[in-house]
Amino acid sequence: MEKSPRVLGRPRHDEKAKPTQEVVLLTATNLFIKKGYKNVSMDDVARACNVTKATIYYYYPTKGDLYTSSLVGMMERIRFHIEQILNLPNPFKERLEQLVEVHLSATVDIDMKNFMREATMNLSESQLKKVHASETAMYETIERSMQLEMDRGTIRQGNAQFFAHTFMVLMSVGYFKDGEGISLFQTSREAAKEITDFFWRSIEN
Amino acid sequence: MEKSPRVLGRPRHDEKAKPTQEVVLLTATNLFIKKGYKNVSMDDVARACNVTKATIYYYYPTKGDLYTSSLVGMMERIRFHIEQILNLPNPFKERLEQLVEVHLSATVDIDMKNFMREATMNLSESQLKKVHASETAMYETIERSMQLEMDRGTIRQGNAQFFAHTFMVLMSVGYFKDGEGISLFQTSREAAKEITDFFWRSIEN
Amino acid sequence: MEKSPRVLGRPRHDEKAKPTQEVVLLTATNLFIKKGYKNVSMDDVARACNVTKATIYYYYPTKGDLYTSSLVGMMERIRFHIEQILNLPNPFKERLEQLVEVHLSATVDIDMKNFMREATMNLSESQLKKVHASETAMYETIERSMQLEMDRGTIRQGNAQFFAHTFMVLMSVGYFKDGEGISLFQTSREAAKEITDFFWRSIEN
Amino acid sequence: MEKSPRVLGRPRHDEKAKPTQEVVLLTATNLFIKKGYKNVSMDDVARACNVTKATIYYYYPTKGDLYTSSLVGMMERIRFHIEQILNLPNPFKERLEQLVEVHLSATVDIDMKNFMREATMNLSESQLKKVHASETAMYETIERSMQLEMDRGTIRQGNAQFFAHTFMVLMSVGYFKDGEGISLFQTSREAAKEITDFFWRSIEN
DNA sequence: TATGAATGAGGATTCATTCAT
DNA sequence: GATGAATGAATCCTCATTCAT
Repeated sequence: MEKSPRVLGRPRHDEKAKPTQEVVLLTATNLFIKKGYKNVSMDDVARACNVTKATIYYYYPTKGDLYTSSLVGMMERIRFHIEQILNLPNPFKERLEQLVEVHLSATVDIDMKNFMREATMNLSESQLKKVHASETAMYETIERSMQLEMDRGTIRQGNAQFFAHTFMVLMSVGYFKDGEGISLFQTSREAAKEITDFFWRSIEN
Repeated sequence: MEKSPRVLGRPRHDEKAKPTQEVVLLTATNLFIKKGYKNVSMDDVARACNVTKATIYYYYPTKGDLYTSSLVGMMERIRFHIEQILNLPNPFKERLEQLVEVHLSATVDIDMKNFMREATMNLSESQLKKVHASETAMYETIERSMQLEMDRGTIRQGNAQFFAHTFMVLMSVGYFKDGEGISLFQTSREAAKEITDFFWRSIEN
Repeated sequence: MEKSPRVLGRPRHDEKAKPTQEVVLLTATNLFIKKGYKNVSMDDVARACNVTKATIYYYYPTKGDLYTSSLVGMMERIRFHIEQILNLPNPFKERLEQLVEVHLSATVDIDMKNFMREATMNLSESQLKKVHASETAMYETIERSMQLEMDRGTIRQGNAQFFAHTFMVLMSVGYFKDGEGISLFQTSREAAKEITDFFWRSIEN
Repeated sequence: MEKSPRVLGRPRHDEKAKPTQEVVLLTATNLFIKKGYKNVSMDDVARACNVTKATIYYYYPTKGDLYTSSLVGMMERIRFHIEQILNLPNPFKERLEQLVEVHLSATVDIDMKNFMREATMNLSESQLKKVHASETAMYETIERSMQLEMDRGTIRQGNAQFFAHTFMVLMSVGYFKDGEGISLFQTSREAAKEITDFFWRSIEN
């Protein structure tokens, strides 16, 4: 039996079907983002995944672990995204603007403060530690860029960590909707422009 | 775990005691701020007030109503506070700084975005409407000041509503704590200074 | 101070206003008829009467007592009604028909079996006894008429009590509505005719 | 009051034991018949089944659903029973009598009007629809027989649906008990005879 | 790998009733 | 007479978790 480059015969299940564990994690992440930790039950996740609760427990021993994995995964993806954009060769201001726009375009309000709050409230020490690590890593990615640009003299001297945080919260202004569901901006394009401009005024040299 | 031997019926009126309804509201507000809507049970509130759950339901027909009243009350107090400070005769920047400092000193992280999210997720249409009204009123108080200072030429022209929102989210940076519980600033005095400075750079003329 | 036949001055409240106790009883009766014992709370009654719960308890020491009074009152009124109609000089069949029609016209389904069941399930011994007494009195009124007409030879010999009961349950057929809310008869006039005719075939001589 | 030391998780499968879902339904049905919807709590059902409330909710998502299933099941069984008896080759009157007797012998007072009332009062639209469907099916089974016998000339022409309903309510007379718990008849045998005789006089040709 | 069946601990809400005023 | 304020016991339902298969 030589090894053929493609398995012979029809694969048992859908070749393209993502492994269950991944499906669960992605589905859960979306639910958590949309509704928050306490408003998502393991039953909800199971239903949304078309598997049983027990299956979820097979992969994630507690709801807290699932949440932890969701947050960590999400933050890692965001961090990766941020890194990619910030490593582009464009001028710094342009990169920031792009960052904001990409972020705001991602349908839902990804509010770090929120996630961290729910984490603090509901996770165990060890779970929380993992989440915090990811959070820190995420912020540090921005910080490094800020520091770099400071060193380059593109932006004024200042506390890079503080800058990273202000940048992140300013982004969240783009998500605001009033009682009638009306945003402060017409498009995320415009939002990105305004927000970056606002931020830039504070950090430019 | 001692059970207080409370009796049925209307208790003899204690002159100096605060009316129960108020006690309930205040206690609930604190709990909600500290732990969030879903992490506070009516039992928790009752216990913290040293009354029975039924007593709470006597004043607030549902948990959602209690939350609504808490939020509305809180926002109204904040709005009043903001108004008072912004109406002082000091230079605008000073008033803003004062505002930030007072806010940050208020024990806990009062994060509007958080409250609004929990509200959206858990309240009924009509309850949500009330909350939104208070929120709007709060922001408008700041907006009016911003607009006034624009007209006076103290700050640059711009979208006053946007400014109000950026101001509020920037404040929340003062609350940030990392995994070790370490804040970005040593004191709220310093936080206020840095945050206001940052904000001011963006809006000064 | 001679006693004047009419009190001088304006009576304190609305002269015509029914005494509270009566209002409570009538209101409660209607609610109980419409929704049944367990589906009517003392709060419901209070609200419907525009008084407080405590007021109701002032007149009726328990919900069971209120229900008892309601049932007894209702049955007494029905008994009185029945007696009046059965004492008319018309032919017996006509009187029966009239009875059915009047009963069916009274808006709601007054189903004795139902009331008695709820009574059995929810009242105390002594309360139940009162209700049973009224029920018996009610049936006996019909029985007496039946017996009289048997003696007169208008209807065939038989168990008068049995006849009274069959008569009552046959009436309830007039109330039947199917899933679409459609009755077996177009009008209560027609219902009365059909039901009486059916009954009469069984008891005529 | 001994708490059975039941364990978490799936119990080892007992071959001969009836499936839990069925046990729950049967137990609930009995309770509902005996005490009515509102007088049976989910706790009662759970206790009677020796399972936990959660188990019941595992099979029946709401109390209303459990009631619906109970009623539907019951009516279906009755309908089946009725059909069997009415399809026997005996003369129609005999079959009716047998029907009454069998029915009256079935321990408890199964009063359709009662169940339907509680259903109307407590079930959701969709639940109620199911119940109504079963009810209609049940009555239609009797109707068909009535119609058949009309066509055969065994009984007089008339509204078969009306006949079906009068038949059912007349049966309920057999259940009547006065304040002392005394029935109108000595035996269900006798009750069946009297009731059928009464009914027959009205419908015979 | 995955599931079906079950649990225990809450959690929101209702309700009859009480009692000082 | 009537009420406002409070209670305790239920009641319906949810949910994270467990475990034999």
